[in-house]
Amino acid sequence: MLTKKGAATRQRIVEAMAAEIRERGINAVTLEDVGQRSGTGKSQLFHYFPDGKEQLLLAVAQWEADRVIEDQQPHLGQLTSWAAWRRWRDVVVDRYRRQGVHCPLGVLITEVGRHTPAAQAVTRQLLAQWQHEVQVGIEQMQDSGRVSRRVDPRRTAGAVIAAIQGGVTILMSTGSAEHLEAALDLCLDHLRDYR
Amino acid sequence: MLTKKGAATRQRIVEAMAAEIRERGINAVTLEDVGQRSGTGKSQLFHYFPDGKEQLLLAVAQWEADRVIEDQQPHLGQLTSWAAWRRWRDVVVDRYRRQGVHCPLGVLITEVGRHTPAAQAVTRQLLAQWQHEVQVGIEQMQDSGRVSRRVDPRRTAGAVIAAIQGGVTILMSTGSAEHLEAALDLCLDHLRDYR
DNA sequence: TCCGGAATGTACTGGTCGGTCCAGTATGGC
DNA sequence: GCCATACTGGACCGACCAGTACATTCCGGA
Repeated sequence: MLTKKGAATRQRIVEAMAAEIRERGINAVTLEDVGQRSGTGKSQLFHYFPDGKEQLLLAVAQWEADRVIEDQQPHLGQLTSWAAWRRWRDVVVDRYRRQGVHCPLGVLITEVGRHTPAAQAVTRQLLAQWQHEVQVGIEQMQDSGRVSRRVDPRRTAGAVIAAIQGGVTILMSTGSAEHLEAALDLCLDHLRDYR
Repeated sequence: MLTKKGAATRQRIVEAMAAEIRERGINAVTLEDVGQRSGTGKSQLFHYFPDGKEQLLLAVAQWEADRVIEDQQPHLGQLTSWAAWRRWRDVVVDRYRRQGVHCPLGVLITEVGRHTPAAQAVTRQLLAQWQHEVQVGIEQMQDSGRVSRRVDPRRTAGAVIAAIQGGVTILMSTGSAEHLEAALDLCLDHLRDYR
């Protein structure tokens, strides 16, 4: 029902759409563009995504969401020392700075994610998982006595995610990662110093 | 060249477009919708905005940007005591919570603002002004000895703006203001406690 | 080798929407 | 009151694009 070749083509279509959206915005992308970029045509596209653009968009959202988490590993999963937090922070800032305006996370949240309820669910799931990983990191730091017990891990993890999200959104508007760095550093300072 | 009646019609068009965008997203809005809602037609629209949709969009961006700052006044302009910061915080959270998904700021930044370079300039200007107002507030608190001199006012103001921005973006994805509150409160805690 | 389903190419369509045209009406200054 | 100019209505056009139809080619298993 789906040969190896077919699966590869399908994947090429998803990645082509994702790249087009990142580079030119979701509104500007047409199915013809996607066909051209992926070396296919509309007939393949509708062959693999019978419900058309919307279904493809959902696949793109899922693909981008997976990448957001992936890109931060293995650091995000081992936030057990200040050095690890620092490394994670650097990876996040560096990656988003380099990606600049063409940032999967930003595009996902601000463009793809709000398109349909199904895509919204993908972003919600991404945010939840991300926040959870950070929360676990904070709890580990509390267990080893490096972060005050007065910090609410869940709420603070939420604040960290919001800070990154805001920094990235501003990065996409202005091209500068200053806000992202400032916001993330403020969160880490707070974790370190709050008593 | 523009009578009172004409100016009123023009303004009606801008507000109709803004409302439509807030409610249905920028992609879904057609010029016919705007005409219908404003009680006009396309001919008026092109009469007042000869360059069409793009020009209108820019006017909408400017109008929404002005409202973002306006909505926070007079609190934003007088951040001279912790009580004042608290009031400002409450106004921001309450307003955005009520507006939920239909938030001028969110729509401006994530949809309108990235459409064209001109609209980008509007959002940049908004962010700069906003950050500046917060920065002045921090400096005033430093002058009265309520905030540590070790805090960098400009950078911290940037972090605050990013925190709000991220909270709002997440609010638009999930419908919950939790992240906004957590992020903003973390910033204020940090201002209050950092030594 | 043959066959059936999967994979692909091409031409077409139907609807939508930004933008235009032009004719008619209000209005404010003199 | 008159006239220039601002304002308004509505029909129309042309481009663009998601989605369809159908014919053709590829390919793996029996």
